[in-house]
Amino acid sequence: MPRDPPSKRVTLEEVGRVAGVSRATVSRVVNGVASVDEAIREVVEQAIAATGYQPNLAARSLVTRRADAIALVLPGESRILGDPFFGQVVTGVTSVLDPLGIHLVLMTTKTGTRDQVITDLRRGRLDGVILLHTDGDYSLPEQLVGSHLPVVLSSRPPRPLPITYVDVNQSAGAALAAEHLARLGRRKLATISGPLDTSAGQDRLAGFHERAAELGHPEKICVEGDFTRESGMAAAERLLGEHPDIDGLFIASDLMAHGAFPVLRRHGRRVPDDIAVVGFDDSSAALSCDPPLTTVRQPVEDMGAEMARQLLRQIAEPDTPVTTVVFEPTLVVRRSA
Amino acid sequence: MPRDPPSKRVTLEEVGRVAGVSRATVSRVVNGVASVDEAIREVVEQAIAATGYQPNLAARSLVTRRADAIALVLPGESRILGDPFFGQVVTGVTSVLDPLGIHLVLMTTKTGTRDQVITDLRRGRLDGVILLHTDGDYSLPEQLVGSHLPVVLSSRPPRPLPITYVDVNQSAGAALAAEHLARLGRRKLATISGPLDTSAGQDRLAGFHERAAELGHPEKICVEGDFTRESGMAAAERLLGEHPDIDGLFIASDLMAHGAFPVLRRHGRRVPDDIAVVGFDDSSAALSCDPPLTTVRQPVEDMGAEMARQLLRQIAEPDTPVTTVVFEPTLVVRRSA
DNA sequence: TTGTAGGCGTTATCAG
DNA sequence: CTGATAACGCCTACAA
Repeated sequence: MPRDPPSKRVTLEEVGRVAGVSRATVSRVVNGVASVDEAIREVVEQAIAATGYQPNLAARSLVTRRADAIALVLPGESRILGDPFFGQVVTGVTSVLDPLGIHLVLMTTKTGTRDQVITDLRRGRLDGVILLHTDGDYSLPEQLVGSHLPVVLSSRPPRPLPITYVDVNQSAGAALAAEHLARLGRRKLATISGPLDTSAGQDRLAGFHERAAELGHPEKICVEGDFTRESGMAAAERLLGEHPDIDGLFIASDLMAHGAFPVLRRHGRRVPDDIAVVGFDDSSAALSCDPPLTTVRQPVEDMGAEMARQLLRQIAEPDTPVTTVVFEPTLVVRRSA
Repeated sequence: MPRDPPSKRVTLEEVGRVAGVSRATVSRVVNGVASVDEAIREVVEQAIAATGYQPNLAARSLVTRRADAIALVLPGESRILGDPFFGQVVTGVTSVLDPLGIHLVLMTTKTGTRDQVITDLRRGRLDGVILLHTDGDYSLPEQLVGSHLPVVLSSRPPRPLPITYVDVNQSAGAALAAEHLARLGRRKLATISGPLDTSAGQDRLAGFHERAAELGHPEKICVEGDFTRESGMAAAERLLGEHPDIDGLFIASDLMAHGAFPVLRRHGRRVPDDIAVVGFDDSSAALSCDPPLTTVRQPVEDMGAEMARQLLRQIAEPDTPVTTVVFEPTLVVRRSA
């Protein structure tokens, strides 16, 4: 077991004493300021090593006015924590935050915590926030932009709002699904949509129906889900009951597809023979479907990284104009369609 | 949209000026110190409201030597983010942290980030850490205890270590599974274990075999998984190949069971008729199994809350003795066994 | 290039 | 019970 290191509570002052220089010079070395004599830098670095000096980040934060921490805010009681989507976002976000030593703070907005986000921002404990999957309630993002606080959304807000967001071209992705099913010669198409109070839910539905209509499938058959596995099961059940003859199905999230598959099987439908299925996300759930799910891929990690970058930019330059970044989805063909 | 609030950058000094008192008194009011004249408190509170004062937490942190932030550390590249287990832990942890205004920082220990945890602790940016599911490598916890830094583990370390941890009685839980399968009159029992380099994996395996043997099932049939859904699929495949006649199966995590079910079905086994299955965790995955999974429940949210409490105690009283808290599991009977 | 010194906003110790 | 005043540890002009 490693020994207790000697680190008591070393300050710049003490390191300076050891190195025979002022604390200002030590500070410059610590922060990598160029204008430091090479020989002196050498000596100071040795003193730093010898003393086990660690800068006190609170003190630094007090003068730099930076917390070097941002929050990832999840809506409500957040079942999203169990969604593979979440993990990918985190991976993407941390890939840009980690090298900069910026903390990622996890927060949820269950009642009584929503204001906490703004409070922490004002108290200088948080430099900015990434809002994930905000459902119906947009009061928080509105308040944030109203106060000129750095914020990035993970998808387009349902109603226009002067706010920076990163999204995938949802309708284009859904169109890919429609095209694929049509190309396969399927006759009767249907969809299990996401929650229609979210832009992702709306756009995937609209994009699918629109392109399907253009390709000669004007009929709009749809059951609404909420992106969870459970809702996928329920929706599939209902869909087969009401429209037993569908042979092409677009399910607006892999997780819902994962829930739907066993239901299809129980109803005697073989995938893809009797019914071709296309999902959305290309999350890990797609691979654990049986058969593996053909799905619309959104580059979630890249999107997460981009959200982080956009946020850091806003923090660095508060008057940066509102930006929207839209990634293009691709179709990943596997065995389900 | 809410207006820009007047908050410029109000300090204790300015609030004091408005209220006609010193900043010291304002500070006392802010921190709820009892010895403040009621009338004065009143005036000060009005001044606080009028000015929109928000305490600067960096300044406070500088003098209190508290970051009011702890980290939740995940091992490696962490597929665990997609595990329902993780979400429950977070819910439990935040339930005690949120009311105290303590931040939960998410960190992973991919190479190059492991030292970051200790560095942040030493730099006063983190008050303590909760280590989740540390796999094989225990160098971090060892270093942490070696440096007397506040830390709590989410399960018993494989090798003894003077460290506080919270766990469920793993072997007792596995024993519950064995008893249930035996009571059902199953003749040939088997198990899909967790990774055997973790104490959870080891204990569930040992607990199962031990109790099974006591109940007249001395045969030890086991395939090792790693708690992921994918590994559950692979393990089930192998198990059926090598031992086609098993009729009672204990799977050491719900997620693996969820992966195994489709495999069992594909091999023509009906659950529970041909083969009874018991899982472990009682996570959301148990309910999305078909049929719903009989499983060993561990109170993960409670455990998460307890980890947070233990950590806070260590932070408040650094010389608090090492503690271990063990929760008792229960069997949740559904339809799979 | 280096050192001096002021200030960041709080908390905490003492007198009063 | 209240008010000065001294830290807390760092960054950053400014001067040398």
